[in-house]
Amino acid sequence: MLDITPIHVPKAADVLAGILREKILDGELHEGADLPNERKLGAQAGLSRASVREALRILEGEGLIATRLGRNGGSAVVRPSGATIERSVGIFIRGQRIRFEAVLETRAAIEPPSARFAALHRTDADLAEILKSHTALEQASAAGDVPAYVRANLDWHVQVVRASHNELLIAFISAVSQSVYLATDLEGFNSVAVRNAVIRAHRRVIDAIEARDGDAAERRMGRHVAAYISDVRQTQQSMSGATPKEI
Amino acid sequence: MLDITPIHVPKAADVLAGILREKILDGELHEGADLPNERKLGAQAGLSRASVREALRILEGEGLIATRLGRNGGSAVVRPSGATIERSVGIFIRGQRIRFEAVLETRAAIEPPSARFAALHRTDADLAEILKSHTALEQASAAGDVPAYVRANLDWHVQVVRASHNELLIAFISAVSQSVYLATDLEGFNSVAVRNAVIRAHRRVIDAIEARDGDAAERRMGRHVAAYISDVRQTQQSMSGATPKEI
DNA sequence: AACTTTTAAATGGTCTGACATTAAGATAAA
DNA sequence: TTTATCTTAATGTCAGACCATTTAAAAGTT
Repeated sequence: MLDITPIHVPKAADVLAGILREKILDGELHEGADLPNERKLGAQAGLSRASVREALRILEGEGLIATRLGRNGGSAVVRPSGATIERSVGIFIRGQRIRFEAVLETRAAIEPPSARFAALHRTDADLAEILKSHTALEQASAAGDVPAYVRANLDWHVQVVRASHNELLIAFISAVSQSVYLATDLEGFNSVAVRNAVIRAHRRVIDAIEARDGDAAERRMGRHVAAYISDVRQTQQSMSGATPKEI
Repeated sequence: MLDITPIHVPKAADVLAGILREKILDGELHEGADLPNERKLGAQAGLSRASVREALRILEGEGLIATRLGRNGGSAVVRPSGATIERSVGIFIRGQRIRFEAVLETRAAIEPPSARFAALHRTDADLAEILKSHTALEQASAAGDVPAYVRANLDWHVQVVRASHNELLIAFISAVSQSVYLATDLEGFNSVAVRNAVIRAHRRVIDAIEARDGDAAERRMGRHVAAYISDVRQTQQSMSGATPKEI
């Protein structure tokens, strides 16, 4: 008796997508390069247009190509952006019903070291962006515009990580912050007292980044996110019996 | 003159995918639920089978459904796993040509806090798994089997984070480690001296996790990954003029 | 010549219908 | 009861047509 493991029959579209993916990631198809149109691609590969389209749709989902309609349309190679990571992380969090605590924990883990890198690697332009976000945060808070405040808060955190010049950390923080943002529009949270405390904490982190003091930046950001978690926890408890936080 | 913003014409498949995605993420379609077959879905939505298939392919790419061939086949809802994140992160790193340094930096940022959580949240079963990975690492090192050693090393780090019981951190570390693993099969790296130092460092981290000492676990893991980075850097420099590390 | 309008071509988007392939169930044979 | 064969329900693939959109080229206008 032949003892062969069950063979996996790959689909035509997967094979084509794999070939094109490698060509793109290896740089053989550089950014901006146009792929042949669907009919030509099908003729070259010996596949139907349907299979070709399926392959292109896979690559599009992976953020490797973008397809335009009309004359001079077609598929062109694009640089995969952090948006793809954000999408998959968002789906993961919602789909797996990740505890909100775990999301906050993750952010608390990543942000302090990111603040350190920001302090070490920042440019003056980075600092200016952070200060701009900070001003927006102060104004939104003073105006009592909570939605704008929450958005500015999210933006500030992303700007800080952006100053680290570590693209991977930026993508992670953006992805996680998105979910935190969607979930912290809690009633009762974001009181005036909390908002003022946040602004003071941000100010201290900014000072450390400005002084290029990595240790202080990491320490202060660590305290800030820890306080944030404890605030959220407290608000949730005070809303006794409130619906458990679904993200 | 009418001043209307350019309208966005969504594709049929995107709309259907969006509807199904929400149903899945909202729990209306629970895990394991079978979707209608492609023809029925098309009839219900008033779309052709081609468009339905495109929508299903999108959801499959997002890790929300799995499609099986044959009788009793069809698409069923699945829990999105970390694999989707790993894939998008891998593509991001390769596609954006992220510096290897940045990848290591990211790992160095995430792992120490993860080790802390592992120390705080671990079960005895978690500890047993970590120890098993440690034993495998020792044996592979003693046998001089470098590929097996590298694999066991990767596995150990993942096991530690797994003990944190934070699914998001697990997914991030898995994704990043994958890339680190692919890139650290360097010639000359992983010498006997380096391997022994790694084993000793792991041992110290394990002791802290066993003692549920979060501070120590974080500190020791931090030292370990920092040493790892400096080792990699040194090896790269000693291989003067070697090809710049493409991941 | 410069500008505007019209036309036509190129390309992706969608539909229809057919056949191929796969895997589970149903049936028949040993 | 076990094994082999047939049937069937589903996806996978193909071929061809037509629609919708965009833009380049052609034609027309000032």
